Amino acid sequence: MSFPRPAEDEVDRLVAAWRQERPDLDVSPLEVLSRVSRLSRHLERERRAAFSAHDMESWEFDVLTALRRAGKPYELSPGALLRATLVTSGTMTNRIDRLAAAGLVTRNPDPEDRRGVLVRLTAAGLARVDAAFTDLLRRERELLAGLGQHERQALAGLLRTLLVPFDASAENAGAHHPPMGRA
Amino acid sequence: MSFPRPAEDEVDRLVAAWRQERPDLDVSPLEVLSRVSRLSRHLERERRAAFSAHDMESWEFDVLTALRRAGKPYELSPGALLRATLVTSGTMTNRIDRLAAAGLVTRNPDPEDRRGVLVRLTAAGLARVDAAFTDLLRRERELLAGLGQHERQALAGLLRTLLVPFDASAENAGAHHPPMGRA
DNA sequence: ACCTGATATCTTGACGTCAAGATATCAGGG
DNA sequence: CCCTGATATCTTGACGTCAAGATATCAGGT
Repeated sequence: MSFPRPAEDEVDRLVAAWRQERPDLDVSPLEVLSRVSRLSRHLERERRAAFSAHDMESWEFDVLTALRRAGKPYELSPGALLRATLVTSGTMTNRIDRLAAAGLVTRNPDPEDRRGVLVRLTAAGLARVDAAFTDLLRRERELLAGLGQHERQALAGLLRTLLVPFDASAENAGAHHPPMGRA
Repeated sequence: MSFPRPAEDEVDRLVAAWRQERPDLDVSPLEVLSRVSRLSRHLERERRAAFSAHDMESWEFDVLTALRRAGKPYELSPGALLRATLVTSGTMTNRIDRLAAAGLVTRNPDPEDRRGVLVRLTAAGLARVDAAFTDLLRRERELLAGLGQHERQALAGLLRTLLVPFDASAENAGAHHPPMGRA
């Protein structure tokens, strides 16, 4: 009866259950969006596993990479960091405190705005984040091994189409409902 | 110089920054995986917005839909619920407590296993979850409006390819490191 | 009857996040 | 100069989650 067959995932089962219970509803959006949510959870676990080898937590990585990406002198304001990591100001203060205590960043007064602070990556922080990032990329490459080059580009393009409306409206967003940013 | 141009998202900018700072690394995995993570965050916000109209929290919805999907008599064990929602047992106990206090579920002894409990949706819980689910689907449909039928299926298929390895290995997973489940 | 290991749920304590508000500074107008 | 509203960061208290362990029950073997 059944040959190799295209493998099922949990979402196939979940959608089938809904079609049984609510045949009146069109649950097809779940085919895409439920998969995005679930895949994201799996990715978060992979991240944690990759970072534990470097004694690093996910939240530390998120902050340190934002600074690393900024380029020399690897310095950003707390406001820029919270916008880049999608957390609130209270959370970011707490994170900076702990990263500073660990010697991975320093907190310096902004010479041009006395309200402001600039958070700068230390040499130790730079080394840590570069090692972790390299490792993360290696693992992520394996997760994508099931797709060919062409498929990966198609997938990236389709996801971009869904993201553009969000990122466009965040373009002009204020400080407190944080706009966006991730790995 | 520039015509319509294919719109950029934040990930395009993020990847460009990495290529500037670390031209030695292949950061292309981020084109797919960073988009998955970011999109998932946006979806979580949409969920919250959809549910607030029904005085419901995301975590409540996750539990109630698992029961709803199970079909009559809308009854599952706490263990099944934690596997379906990807949280730990302590979290699930807490959630069931609050849902029971709100009158949306009842907790009954399992007649076939005295260690066990069965959580059952009340009539009020059923009505609430059906209303919220209908509303969520409507909103999710809008999020996918940018894609044609054919593109949506392609996207769903590509995501399934990435998910299958995870869901397959979770097939035989134990109880405490929770396996999987979402919306 | 009594072990033994597995299973099912609940309890506890610590932790990270958020929302709201407090404090200090800035820039521009009168 | 001193308002006023905006901006930047920090503080506080409440809340949800997790990890680890406690308790009770089950199924199989002896």
